[in-house]
Amino acid sequence: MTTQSIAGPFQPGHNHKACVRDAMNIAEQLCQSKDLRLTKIRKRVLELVWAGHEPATAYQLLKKLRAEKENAEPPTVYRALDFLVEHNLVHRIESLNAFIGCDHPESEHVSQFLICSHCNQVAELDDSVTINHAVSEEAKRLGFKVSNQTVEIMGLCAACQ
Amino acid sequence: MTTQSIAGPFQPGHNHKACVRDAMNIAEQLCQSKDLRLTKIRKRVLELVWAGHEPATAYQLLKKLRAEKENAEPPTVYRALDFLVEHNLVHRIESLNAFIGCDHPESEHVSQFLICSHCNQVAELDDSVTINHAVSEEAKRLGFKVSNQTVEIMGLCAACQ
DNA sequence: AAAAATTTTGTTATATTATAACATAATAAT
DNA sequence: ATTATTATGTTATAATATAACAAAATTTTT
Repeated sequence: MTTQSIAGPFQPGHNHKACVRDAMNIAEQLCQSKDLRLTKIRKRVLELVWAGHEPATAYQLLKKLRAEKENAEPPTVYRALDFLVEHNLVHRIESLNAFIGCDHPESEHVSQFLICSHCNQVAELDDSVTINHAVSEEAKRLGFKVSNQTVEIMGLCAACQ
Repeated sequence: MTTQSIAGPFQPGHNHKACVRDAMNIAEQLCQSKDLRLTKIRKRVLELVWAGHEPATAYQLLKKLRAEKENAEPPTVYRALDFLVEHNLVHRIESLNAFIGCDHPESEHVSQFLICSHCNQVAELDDSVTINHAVSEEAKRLGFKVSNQTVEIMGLCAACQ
């Protein structure tokens, strides 16, 4: 397993094949260790999500899935996504109604996303310090108990500026 | 114009009538000063959004609007919302596909939202420091140029814990 | 004030995103 | 093997959002 993909897609040397392979390996391991059923459908949907770093909508995934499984219907994809999201294998991008793969589902984490509005790629930040801390502080100050965050940052990645 | 509503809905003494009246006054002023047309429909939709601090969906607003304007259709509401969002009179909550009023549309600002999952009320944070700064720093570190942020924090407000 | 240009609203249709509900099949537990 | 549980198949529909073109209202220009 390589570690080339760790920092996400906004990298000159991004090796996507290795990136996907790693992600799938990690998913298999995680499901095995947690006794989760990564069924054929779920696995295939995960692979389709990982086709790129541009978030995929449910219906884009459905279209691809149908190419190889003619009886696929919306629930087929949504159920798979429900499973994948629940177990952090995939994250939902709220502002896009779309989904991207997570390359570190095994570690509990709070996600932030950088969304490039030019190339449409999304990178997940693994910032358990700066942003996360700021959010907690602000919330605490107001007596608000945080359970969950959506942090989605739109703009231009380095390559697209 | 009172200032009682400044800190949002998670306050014991929240005076909602004053809160709405202030918001509508500010909206009128803003549109006047910027030469924007706060038409009858737009104004009414804004009032309906301000009916509460629970974000309203477009179709909830449509339903209410129809009670008094039978020929209202989805575009009627969506267009009004487009206008209101464009001019910061209303913010869209991405994770809820819903809309809430903004009480300080005149000041350019980046918004963060606290969403109480029990009472469903939403408060807008006016944090141009902590969270905002953290986001900028993280982005800068990665050479990412921020144009826009979605920060939506789910949890329990003080009253609901 | 009339004409032209622009903006807003009316209206119909449809696209996109997502879930409900119930049947069948596959897998796991007893 | 039987039972229970989980996953998938299938049909229908709910919920969210926009396209496209016509008519009306408003603003600008003449």
